[in-house]
Amino acid sequence: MAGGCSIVWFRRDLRVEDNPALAAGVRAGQVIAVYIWAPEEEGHYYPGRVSRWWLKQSLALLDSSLKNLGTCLVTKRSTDSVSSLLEVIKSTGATQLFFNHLYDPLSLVRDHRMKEILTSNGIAVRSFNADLLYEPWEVLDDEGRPFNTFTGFWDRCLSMPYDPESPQLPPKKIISGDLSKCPSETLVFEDESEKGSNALLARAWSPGWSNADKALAAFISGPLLEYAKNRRKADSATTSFLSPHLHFGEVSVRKVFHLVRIKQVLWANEGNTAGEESVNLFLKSIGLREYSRYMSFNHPYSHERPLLGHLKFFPWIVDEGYFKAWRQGRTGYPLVDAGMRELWATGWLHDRIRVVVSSFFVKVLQLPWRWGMKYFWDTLLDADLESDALGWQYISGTLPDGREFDRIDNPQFEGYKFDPNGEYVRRWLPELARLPTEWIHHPWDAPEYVLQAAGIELGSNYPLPIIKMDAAKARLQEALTQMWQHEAASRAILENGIEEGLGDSSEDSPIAFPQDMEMEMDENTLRTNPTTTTIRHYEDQMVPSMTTSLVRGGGEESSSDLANLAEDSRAQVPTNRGVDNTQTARTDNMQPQMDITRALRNADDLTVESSNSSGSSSRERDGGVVPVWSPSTSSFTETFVGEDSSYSQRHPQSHQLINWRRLSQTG
DNA sequence: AACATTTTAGG
DNA sequence: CTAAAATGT
Repeated sequence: MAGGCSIVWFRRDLRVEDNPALAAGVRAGQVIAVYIWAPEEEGHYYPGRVSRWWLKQSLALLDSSLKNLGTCLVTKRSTDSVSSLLEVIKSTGATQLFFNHLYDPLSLVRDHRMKEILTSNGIAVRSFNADLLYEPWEVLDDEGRPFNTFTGFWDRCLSMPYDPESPQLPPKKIISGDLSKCPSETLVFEDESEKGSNALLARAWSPGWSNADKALAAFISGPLLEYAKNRRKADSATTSFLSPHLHFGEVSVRKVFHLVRIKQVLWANEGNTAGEESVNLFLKSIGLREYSRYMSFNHPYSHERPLLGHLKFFPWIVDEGYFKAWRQGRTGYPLVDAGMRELWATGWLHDRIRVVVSSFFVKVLQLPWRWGMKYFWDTLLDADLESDALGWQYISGTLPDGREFDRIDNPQFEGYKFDPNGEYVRRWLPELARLPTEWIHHPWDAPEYVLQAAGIELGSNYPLPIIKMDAAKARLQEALTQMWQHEAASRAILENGIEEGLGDSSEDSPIAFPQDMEMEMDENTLRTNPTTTTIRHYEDQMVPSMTTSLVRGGGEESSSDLANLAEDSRAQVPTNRGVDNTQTARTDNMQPQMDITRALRNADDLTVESSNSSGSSSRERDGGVVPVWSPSTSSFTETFVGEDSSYSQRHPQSHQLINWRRLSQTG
């Protein structure tokens, strides 16, 4: 099918090497490379400042490498990628479009729609896997169902009957299509107020595919060997630093996999077991990235709803003061505060410290996890919706194989584990720099004379603990008790068919958002005890908007606006509800809930956007739209069967993935 | 050296 | 919680 020219639509695959869509375009003849900047499509998840900075650099580098090959990158500013693509097609006379798959819920729906529209316009559309070792629908258990635990998934990935595709070389030359009627538009990725902070980033980071290659090579020949040993230190120096490169697809994960695997074979032959083990651990973290896409594909709501339903009944503490103290690194727990200061200053955090600060956020402060996830999204250089959603769900105990729900980590002990000499804390909390190591992770226990000698006045230049750990533990127990009670009550109500749902209060009273979400590190008066009266909310929390002006004109947002927005985005996204009939046989040995579930699904169906079911080629999974580029064969289960989770043993009835379309919706 | 006890890691 | 590893007797 040679002839007309092809569009290659770049998204998060900003590389020329091992880029199947680009390769296909080159094979087909003339190529027009396009990047469309349409951040409004991302809804809540407008990229943060550092992420946009990275994208800008990366696009510039991609453009220059495309120029070396014979074309350039056409950039378009848009609010609707699909219509922009149509315009590009129209102005260039292209007849084909090639792109690489994405797996976040918004992309799944948009790309599916795009494929339908373009196909109906006579454009040949082909898409490829460029982001994963295996497509999500390739990795299934012996019964042909998707895995619900990471180990199951990853073991299967590593023992697939066929290897991941080998990385392809970049094209030698690209024949450019006619760009005379398709001018680039200037993309603005930063505003004036952001330029100063962004200038600092360039000192530490080098975006772009060629730099990604260098980072990969440097990691493999350097820190990889000691990865196992160093992985528990707070210090980031021994990590691969590949995550932002991988997020934007500047380096192919298949290339990473192959090169690392080669190194492993080498070490194995030398009898270097430490190196072998290091590779296994590093590959595991690559595997988690794969798994995040896998989960996002199979559970398209996982970035906004807990995968285990009982979390719906967790009484989150909605407290601006807590949230602000956490963001500013003023919780009074040195390891947490150091991490939050580093995040703010650099956009980077070691994986271990991410676990510490997010665990503190959920378990100690009991703030709604999606707020924390949103803050990560706004501040992390490697912000990645799928990975971050998986991470926060893991921390929050909402995955079958996540951390136990009642586990609460003590930052003091973790401090001595990950930062035994206090170097990390001293680097990011200069006010504690003179405190001896003995007290560095629990200054509140230090004798007065020690504090004086170190120039510390607790509650003045460094906060007292925002809440004591024993109080936090008691409060968490209490919250969990309440959660199970509400969960049981709700279930009882459902079984009795009574329509006075407890869990439904969210419908009427959404969480009010803090008005002031500024993230500045100001010297506000310290709130060591932000709340005396604890406000709890029984609902699935919503996300506060912190990207004020950029998303929606900077106006104030009433909670109802946000509720509407949430509803809107919900309507666009595949819904995760209902079991299809093929599941009946498998699930009927669980609890006798089938009729109820089915009734709920039917009620849901009434509320589904009709556009979802209009397309003749759309296929249903979970009742949601499946991209046409995936086989529809996967019969999907909505029930987690985590026998390996202690919680599921204690609360087997709570193991259903909840039907999030309002349990007691009056239909 | 064999076994009991404690600590740690765990996706 | 459980399994494995580290430590102690």
